[in-house]
Amino acid sequence: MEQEAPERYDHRAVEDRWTDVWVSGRYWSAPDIPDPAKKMYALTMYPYPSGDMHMGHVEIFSIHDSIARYNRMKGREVLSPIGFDAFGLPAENAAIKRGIDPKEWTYANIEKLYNSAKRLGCSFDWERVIRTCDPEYYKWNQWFFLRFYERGLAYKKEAPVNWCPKDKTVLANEQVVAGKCERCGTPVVKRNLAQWFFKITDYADRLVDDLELNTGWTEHLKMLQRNWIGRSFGAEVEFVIEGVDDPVTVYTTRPDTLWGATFFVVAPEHPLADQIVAGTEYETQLQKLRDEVAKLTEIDRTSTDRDKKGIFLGKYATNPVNGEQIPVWAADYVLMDYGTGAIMAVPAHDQRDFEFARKYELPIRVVIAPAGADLDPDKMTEAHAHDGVMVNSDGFDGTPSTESVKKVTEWLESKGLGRHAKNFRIRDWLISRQRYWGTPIPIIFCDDCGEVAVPDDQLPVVLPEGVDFTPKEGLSPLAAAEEWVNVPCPKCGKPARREPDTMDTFVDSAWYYHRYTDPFNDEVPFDVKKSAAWMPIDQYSGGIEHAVLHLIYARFFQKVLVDMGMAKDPEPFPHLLNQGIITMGGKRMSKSRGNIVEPQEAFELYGSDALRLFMLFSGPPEAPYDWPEEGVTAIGRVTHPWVQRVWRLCEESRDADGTGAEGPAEEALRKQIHRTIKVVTDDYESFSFNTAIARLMELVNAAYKYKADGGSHGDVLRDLIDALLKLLAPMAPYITEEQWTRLGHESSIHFEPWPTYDPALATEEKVTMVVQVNGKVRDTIDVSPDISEDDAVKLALGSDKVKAALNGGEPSRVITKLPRMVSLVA
RNA sequence: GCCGCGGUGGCGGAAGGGGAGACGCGAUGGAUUCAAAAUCCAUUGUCCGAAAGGGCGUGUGGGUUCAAAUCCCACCCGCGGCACCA
Repeated sequence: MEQEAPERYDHRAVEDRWTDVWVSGRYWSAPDIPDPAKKMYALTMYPYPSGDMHMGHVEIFSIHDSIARYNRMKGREVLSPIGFDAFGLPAENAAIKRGIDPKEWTYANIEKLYNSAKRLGCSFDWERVIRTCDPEYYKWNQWFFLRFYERGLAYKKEAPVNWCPKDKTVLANEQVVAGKCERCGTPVVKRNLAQWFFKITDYADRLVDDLELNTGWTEHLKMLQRNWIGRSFGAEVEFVIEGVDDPVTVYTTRPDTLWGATFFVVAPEHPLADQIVAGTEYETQLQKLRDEVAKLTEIDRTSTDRDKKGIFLGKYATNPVNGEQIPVWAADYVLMDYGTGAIMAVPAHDQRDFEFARKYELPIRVVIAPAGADLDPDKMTEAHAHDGVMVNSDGFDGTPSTESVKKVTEWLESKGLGRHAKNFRIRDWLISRQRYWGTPIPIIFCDDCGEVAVPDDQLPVVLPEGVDFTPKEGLSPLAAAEEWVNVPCPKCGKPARREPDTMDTFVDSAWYYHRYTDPFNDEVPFDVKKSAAWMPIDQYSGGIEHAVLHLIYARFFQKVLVDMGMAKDPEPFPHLLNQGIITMGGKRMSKSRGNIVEPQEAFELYGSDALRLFMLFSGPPEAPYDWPEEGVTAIGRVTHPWVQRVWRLCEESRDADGTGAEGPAEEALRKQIHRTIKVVTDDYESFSFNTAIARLMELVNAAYKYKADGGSHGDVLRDLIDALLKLLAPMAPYITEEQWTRLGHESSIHFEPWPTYDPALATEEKVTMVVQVNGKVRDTIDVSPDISEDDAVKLALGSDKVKAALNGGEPSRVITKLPRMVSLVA
């Protein structure tokens, strides 16, 4: 009788069926309070809804969802939520371009992303979805802002801030990359504006120190954050300047070079400079320097190649260690916002000071002599910033640089001239944005009462609709919404005006992971009990591009929450997986470049499982992946045929006869099943999805080979399929669920216990022993895994090939590593 | 300049002191087909050889070791972070 061709895998029908069953059956809903021994909070960074799903989402969702599903099968109670980072500039820009409301655009995109995530088979808890642009969510941004304000962690200050001329808003330092706007690439300029800041600098020490607690972070990421925070240790030293009442403090990492300070420099914008030149001939020169500096972009201002420019301010400072009078200058290479904005200049031992001194013919004095050499200041071509011995430094002469900093600082402290100090590169987090689509800052300005916090019971301050939201020069669009802006003062009732700026969207994402544990609470941001039950996040995943953005802000927020008694864990996500970026032709995928692969196309042509497997099989999760130029059809060559192969294997083997005695072929296959369970489980534990898939391919190949060789034992084949489907289920949820039910099971495979293996069956019966002579492989011999040393050596020496390699002689040395290897030295 | 990561077939990648190249793509050959697609089977680092077999091979040069892609040193190349940060 002719056998009927097996039914082909109709991915669309299977996906529709199971998505509906899973979602309507609330399969992935997590409990409010999990069993502490079993809880697993698996989180992936919520997406920004800038359109439909792109391959970056597919990649990270595939990784994240495989982890979540694997843990469910391991018996854990898994919280795997999803939400939308829905506020932000792109929505506004797109809305302006299309002449529609940002809200409309955002909600439409959320709908698309939401449906695509379901289609991809993501096992998100669909009952906890949050959208940050909902007043029910951003109310709590405002609530946190007010708590920060009460604690002195939110303040408004006029300062030179980064301004993007294209996006017409200020930016946080973290959003300026190489002097350019992170979003649009426009060079930023400094502007003096009154802005709201969060005092992240108060937490800088903890942000560095607690990195150690993040045992599941890569060194690379920790390094990025350390560099960004930029902690340095040194000393503060007081200088007295003529005509200035209070002593002026400078910060230096090299107090041991104090005796070599031959001039003093302040930043051009420094108020001290005004004080020094007030009423003198230098006043106009200072103004000229300032104007020149103000014209520069940040790129130019901080460029090391640029010629340094400065002016003498006509006054002298006293070097506290030797009473020497040194001229005070203003120069553009000293930055207003690092340290104290004023430095002692030691041209012999600092390259920048050296260049400046050469240009303006200022004296250079060597106070650190390199070992066994004398530096001649007149002949030096660059500063000597390295090791040596102190010279020309009064009582400290001869002190080696290994201990000089410590000794001098202690001496300064004892004399009351200075003290130990540390400094940070990180600046306070600028959270004001002059844009419409964000959380309104809950502050009201009253002529009489000044800055007044919006009372909690008046939250949320709802973003007004139907206003003209096009950006204005340095002014939030909300400032023009008269009806919204003009409110009575909460304190005195007189007419007052709302703060028209909105918050940086990174405020939303700094605490969203707590909201997931209690997403619809309208009394508090989240129930501390629920949050404590789920936190910390057991496995977080997302892009490395947030290394010094979201990942720093969220850590800061978490620490404030700890201080407020709302959280217990110093670090919110001690285990973090950063996926590699996907490119094509080495370039980021983008519509304008035309190097894009649309997930929708992959869904249609090959289905979710093939797409997920393609992403997971491409390489390790952290590795970047350059998608083949051919585009979506790559899936049609790689994982789609394999999914079909799995399908056919199941269809053809399900009803196989044969339950009798098992021969060597069946035994070998059983052993491979158990070995596969073992290694694939290890692969899941280490997120090595690519090798897990490779092992499963081997298992499938072995099954086909077994059948091609005439094997047909039903029991073995069904055991193989059983293991294969379970091991594959987290990565390919649809085909495995479908085949699982076709095997006659009524419950979902996704809650089946993870398969276990028999250690006796997982070890091989025969091991190939390698025999080396002088480090070269000369023969391989099949032996039993528990072979004795004597037998192994006897077998090795008995080999003709080994005899030939030894030239008939005896080995002088024998090393064994049984049962894998015998190594002989002639 | 400081800090970090990496360099393995034609390609994506395995292995992370013990048989280099698992798995897959591509390529070649075969089966099936009127033919093709799809599918199944086989071969596939490189050089010499008909084969058996052997030489050489993980960026370069050294070193440690019975044994190095793996550990150490130096260098070359690529990528990333910070950078007039005192």
